[in-house]
Amino acid sequence: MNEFDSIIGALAPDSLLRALSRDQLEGLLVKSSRRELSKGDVLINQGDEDGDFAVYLLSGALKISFVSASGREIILNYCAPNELVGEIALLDSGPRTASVSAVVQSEVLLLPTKLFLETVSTNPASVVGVMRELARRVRQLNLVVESDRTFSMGPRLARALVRLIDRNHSDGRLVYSPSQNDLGAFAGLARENVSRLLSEWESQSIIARVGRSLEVRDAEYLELLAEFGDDL
Amino acid sequence: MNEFDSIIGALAPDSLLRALSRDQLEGLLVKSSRRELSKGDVLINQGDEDGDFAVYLLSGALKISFVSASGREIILNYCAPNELVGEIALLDSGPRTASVSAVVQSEVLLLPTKLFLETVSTNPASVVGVMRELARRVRQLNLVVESDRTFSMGPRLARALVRLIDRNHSDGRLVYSPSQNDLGAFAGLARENVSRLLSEWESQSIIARVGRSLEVRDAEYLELLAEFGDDL
DNA sequence: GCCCTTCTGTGATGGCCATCACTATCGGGT
DNA sequence: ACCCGATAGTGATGGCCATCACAGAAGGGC
Repeated sequence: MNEFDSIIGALAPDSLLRALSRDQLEGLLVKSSRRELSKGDVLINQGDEDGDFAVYLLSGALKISFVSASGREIILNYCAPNELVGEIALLDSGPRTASVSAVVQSEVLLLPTKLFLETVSTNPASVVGVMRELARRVRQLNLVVESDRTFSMGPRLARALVRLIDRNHSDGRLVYSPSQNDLGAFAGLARENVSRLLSEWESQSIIARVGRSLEVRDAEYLELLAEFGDDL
Repeated sequence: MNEFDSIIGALAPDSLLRALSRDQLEGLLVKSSRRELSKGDVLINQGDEDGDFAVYLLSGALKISFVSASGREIILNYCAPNELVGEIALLDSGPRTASVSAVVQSEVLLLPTKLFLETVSTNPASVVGVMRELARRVRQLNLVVESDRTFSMGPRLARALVRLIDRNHSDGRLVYSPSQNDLGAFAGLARENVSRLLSEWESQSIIARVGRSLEVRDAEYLELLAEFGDDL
């Protein structure tokens, strides 16, 4: 029993890191650092030149966002535990193109770029895992472009909510309940309209509000809206 | 001298495939097929279940596009020679999410999924190359989301044109001159407005038209527009 | 050369949604 | 308990741009 057992034991069965051998994993962990984040802590700032680590989320939730040339925030994704983040900058040594911050108390591993790439690239099984993850992200972004271009507000917000549904529970709770502001930055619409839509959906019992957080009551409806857009 | 020498010799110096060893490359090529495409030929159809090959573009130009739920075409990218295409479906065995077609006469290699993945994943150098390529694509899509959400027509079209500038020549020719319809589907605006903007830019000598194809005369202006949007 | 399809130019119209301008409410820190 | 910043509700306004409706031009296949 060594000091990494608790980390390794806590890795999800489908974790990307699980594809590594025990030795590789320990070799990586010994050079990595573990870090606690409080709500709101910023881990990576858009523009940082320190692309020398990737982030593996152990627990909590992260927000990936950037500020566009026009000054508006765009939220690209919310991350759940066992996801890898920030590996884009690993690959082309430019400045970070997005910021990463904790939206709830979180625990992360900071993996050193070079070692991580070396370890992964010499392990065929984990290579495919990482590539799969990147591919998933490309697909997701394709969907965002689709909805931004061709959907009206309702379906766009529906997609955002569906993406936030916590698949670990069957009630409609979200992995994280963002403010209307953040929901807008995630779905691509103005905060005021988020407010209007949520009110409308609440009155139709499609969603509910418990305290300040949302719950999806009629996921099926939102999923239809998210899939087919306005011509539902 | 064997039958693959002509292909291998023609690979660009920075080609992804160059990272493979001679043996690996030949092993891959012997299982691959080469194909000629005429303008308009469709290589992959959105929805196809045959995710069993990736495409490597030897010469010509390809268009990657899909049709949104609302029926409108969205063009994700135009590919230049030595690019890898269609590897997303390799990684998560679902149906193809986009179509690929030739916009000019083209030559492609069809690489069998399984062998390609095996070959690449056992070659650390090429792994990094492929991952880098995926990362580039994620970055590109982030930029598309940014411009779709926060830029007006002008800057959006400017970005599309800048992406089409042929970097192999210093005059402002494009790698491929799409119709206004396609430009619209690429930049995310209506064909009519593409027409209006191009006319305006032509009168300002920012672009020029030779026959049916465009040339960028003031790339710097378009790049500024593309970078800073309306508040230029 | 001639049709017919595809592409292009340009005005008019209207709808969607961002923005502005408030007020109201919440929450958490000391 | 109190304040203050962050969050949320809601109407009014206007601008951007998609859409519609044509007409004209170009191209290419036989």
